[in-house]
Amino acid sequence: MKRGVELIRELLDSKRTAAIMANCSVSYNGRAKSYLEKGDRLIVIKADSTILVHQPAGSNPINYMKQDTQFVLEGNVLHARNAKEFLDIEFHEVYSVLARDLKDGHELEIHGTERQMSDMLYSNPEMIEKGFKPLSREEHTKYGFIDLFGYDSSGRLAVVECKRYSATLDAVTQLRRYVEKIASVKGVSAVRGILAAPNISPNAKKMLEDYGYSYCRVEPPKHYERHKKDQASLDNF
Amino acid sequence: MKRGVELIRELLDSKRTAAIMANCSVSYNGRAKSYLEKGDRLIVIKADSTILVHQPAGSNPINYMKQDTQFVLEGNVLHARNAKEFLDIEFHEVYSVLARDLKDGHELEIHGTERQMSDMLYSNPEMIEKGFKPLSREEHTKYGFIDLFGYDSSGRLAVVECKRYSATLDAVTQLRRYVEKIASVKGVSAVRGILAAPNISPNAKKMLEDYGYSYCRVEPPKHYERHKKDQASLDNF
DNA sequence: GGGGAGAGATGCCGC
DNA sequence: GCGGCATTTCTCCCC
Repeated sequence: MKRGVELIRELLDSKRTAAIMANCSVSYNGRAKSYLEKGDRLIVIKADSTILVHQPAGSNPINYMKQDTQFVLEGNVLHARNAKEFLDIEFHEVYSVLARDLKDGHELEIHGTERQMSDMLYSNPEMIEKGFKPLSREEHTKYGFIDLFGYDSSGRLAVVECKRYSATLDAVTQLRRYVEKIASVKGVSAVRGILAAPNISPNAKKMLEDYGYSYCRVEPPKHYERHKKDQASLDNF
Repeated sequence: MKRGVELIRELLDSKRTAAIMANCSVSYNGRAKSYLEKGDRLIVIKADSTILVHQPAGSNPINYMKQDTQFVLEGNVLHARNAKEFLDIEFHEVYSVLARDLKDGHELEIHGTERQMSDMLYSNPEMIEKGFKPLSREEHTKYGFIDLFGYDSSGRLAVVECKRYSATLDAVTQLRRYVEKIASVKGVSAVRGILAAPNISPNAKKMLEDYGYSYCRVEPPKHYERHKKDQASLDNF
């Protein structure tokens, strides 16, 4: 036990990424307050002083503190603190400690986001409706910011809200806010609302129709080229 | 290298929680699509087949798959798949592998949630307004569900929406939906809207006033007894 | 299983 | 710094 805690003390001073398996109890006080009874967990401490407590099941850490955390090891207890939060881990048994200086200079490339979806619609307005003429993207207003807006084939102003997954009630109220804002700012009463998403919930559909808005089925874009290349290289194995 | 990949093969068959430090590249295809170039990472594989890829900085995993994932190790590449998603990790060098059967039977106790906030207001309605009479909590409607509703001191129906942190534009539109729904269902035109939160953004405040709704400053409840007890026991060190 | 909404949400970008 | 909003959001609750 003494040895295990000493290993933790050593890694806290080094700028390394560490994985600790230990039996511990955890208490947190900050934005909320929580307590976790004694059990086996995996604790990750990163070079940027991020700390994560993982149980043996589940994808999310059960407790955590983000970067800019100060650590103090007092007896068997590791105190992690930042400006407004406190996390205390009491170690009952330390099973193993793994630490290494990890080097990583790359960021994730990601495709299929809502932003890319509005880009796609801006470049391919016929996906919304035949004759649709986009005016602008990412328009900022006091009541929120608008994904896409423009004129439909009959020359009516239209606000388009994109969702990369199923559209919910919130998406409809969001759209409504934008439509009303545009109507008020432009002094036009008949502004159209269009919700573009691969799917829409029944209640959201009903609410959309109640307001006289339209639904437009659109899949978010994905770029498969990279994956194809990967697959080719993987085939070599 | 061969040895490192073999260690990974062994742990995949065991029901253990593992931490792997390795140089690898990662590609994902599923709800979105992503690629991560070669670099050092910490990979966590849990007994429930959750897999997480962590970079040496940042609190969130850069890639992940949740439980019910199937693993196939093919040469240097670990393929993780579930019904709709694919995650491939190509190992360039495996630095270390740590695996253990972790036992944990406890769940997190948490305090200070929005639910506990509406409980508090239901039990202490004077925190909303003098003479407020709560009628029900967590009322389900087609347009969403209402935190709390009741009568104010003058007998007018009122919908209360709670937020544990700062109230945003979304909170106001949510409240508006509920007020309009209650007004329509009960056939009453003058339903009040009350937003209860420790804070409110200026734009949300303005929108709230535009609709004639009220803001009520309330702090979410926290229970400090447990922490005090912990502190007492920690003082023994 | 899907819909609706909270979360210690987190993270990003813009003002 | 706050505000507004997307997220491979995740999670829970309830139909």
